[in-house]
Amino acid sequence: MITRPPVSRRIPESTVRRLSHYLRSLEEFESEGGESTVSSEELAARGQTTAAQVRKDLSHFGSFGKRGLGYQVDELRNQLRQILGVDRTWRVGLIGAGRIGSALFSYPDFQVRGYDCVAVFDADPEKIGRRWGDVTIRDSADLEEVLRAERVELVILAVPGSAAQELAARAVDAGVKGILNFAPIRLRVPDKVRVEDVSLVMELEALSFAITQAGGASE
Amino acid sequence: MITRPPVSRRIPESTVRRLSHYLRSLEEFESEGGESTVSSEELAARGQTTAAQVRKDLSHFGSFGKRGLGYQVDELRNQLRQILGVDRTWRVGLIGAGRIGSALFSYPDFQVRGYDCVAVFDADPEKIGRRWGDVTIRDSADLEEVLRAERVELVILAVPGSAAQELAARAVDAGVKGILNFAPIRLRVPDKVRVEDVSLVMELEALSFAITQAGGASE
DNA sequence: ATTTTTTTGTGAACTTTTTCACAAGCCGTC
DNA sequence: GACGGCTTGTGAAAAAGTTCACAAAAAAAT
Repeated sequence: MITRPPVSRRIPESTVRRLSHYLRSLEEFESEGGESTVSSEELAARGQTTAAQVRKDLSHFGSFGKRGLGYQVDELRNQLRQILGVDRTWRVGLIGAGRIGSALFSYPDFQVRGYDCVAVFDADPEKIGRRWGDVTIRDSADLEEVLRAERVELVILAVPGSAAQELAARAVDAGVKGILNFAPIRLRVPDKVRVEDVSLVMELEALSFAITQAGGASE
Repeated sequence: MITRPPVSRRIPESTVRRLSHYLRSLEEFESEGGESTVSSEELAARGQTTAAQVRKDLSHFGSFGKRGLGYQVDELRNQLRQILGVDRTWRVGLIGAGRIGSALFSYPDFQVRGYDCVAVFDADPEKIGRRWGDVTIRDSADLEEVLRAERVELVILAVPGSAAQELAARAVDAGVKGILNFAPIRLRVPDKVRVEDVSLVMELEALSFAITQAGGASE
């Protein structure tokens, strides 16, 4: 039997990232058409973690397995979708129709995974009015109005750092609940709004640190 | 006086990410032309952390401040560059000249921060031979040869998941030490090679989780 | 029907990371 | 050159996160 989430304590960030991984692994598992059941051991092997960790992570939200058997693949997949909030479609706005914006817009996994880009914005008069697939690029000046009209919940911010803070604040005014930020600055937003930063530079620096360090330590 | 790194223990991943932040903050600080000195308190305020954390992070590598005064901005900036391994130029290869690859290639911070893209690869005959600025797109078939000839140390992998593992393995064969991976799979590489994953889907799921959870908890 | 085998869920032990708190050090002033 | 106001560097304490280890449960075997 599946038990309901016990009580929602604070969940570690790292747990959430692993849950994403487990979901991905389960989907792979399904598409490979293997067993209909999977053990924490097998899930751990795919996810660069341990069986105990898998079980502990899941135990935060309830009890989804059968002792002696493991987890029903499709069932756990559904549970994880629900937990991660991807058992529905999210209405997404893309702010910035430059290089990064355009790359994201056409990112295949994007649509597939329940993120529906219903509005695109840019400040460049050259771009405003152009169509990208089903959506027309709108003027950033109309941001609040359009975000509200389209009932956008999540925005992807793909603009230069100099414009990011102002646009973020305006998106928040328009009722947006989450921001995926590609601008290389720390956004200041109210606590109720969630920001995730994607920082290319930071990732590269983590790489060069690790490499430099490794070289320095061994020699 | 600046003391040297005491001994290199294992440094937490989270510390490294914060060091990147501090470096960014110091650079901002400089370009704003404020005081030539900064306290852990001020640095913390910009970085969403605490003064104690800043000091502890830095203390892993030595002792860079003056009691009663704080840190010399330009000096700490240099130290951080050295620690993060960005006090030099890295020769980078870009594998995949699609949407994401092209967006990354023209990402402004990229060049500026000492990452020099010296080779671009794609498997599409349409693209091979085209020029992007100074570099010519090469055939992925020649990956090892070109990576070696160009003495590439870091690659950015911006190809579909299906091709990623094979290309990663070949890059490793060619002596690459770090991989920034945009493909939505977990790469298997030898321990000596460092991989950083950038997963758009995972970031989006972290967002929808946080939002969903927040709503569910309060009501 | 009992025993064996398997694998979960979870408190307790352990490890890692963060925060606290304060002595030590630096600068300017009297 | 001692005093006072600041701010670092750092052990020690606290908190957070991971791993261990085992009882509980479910299926398979005898």
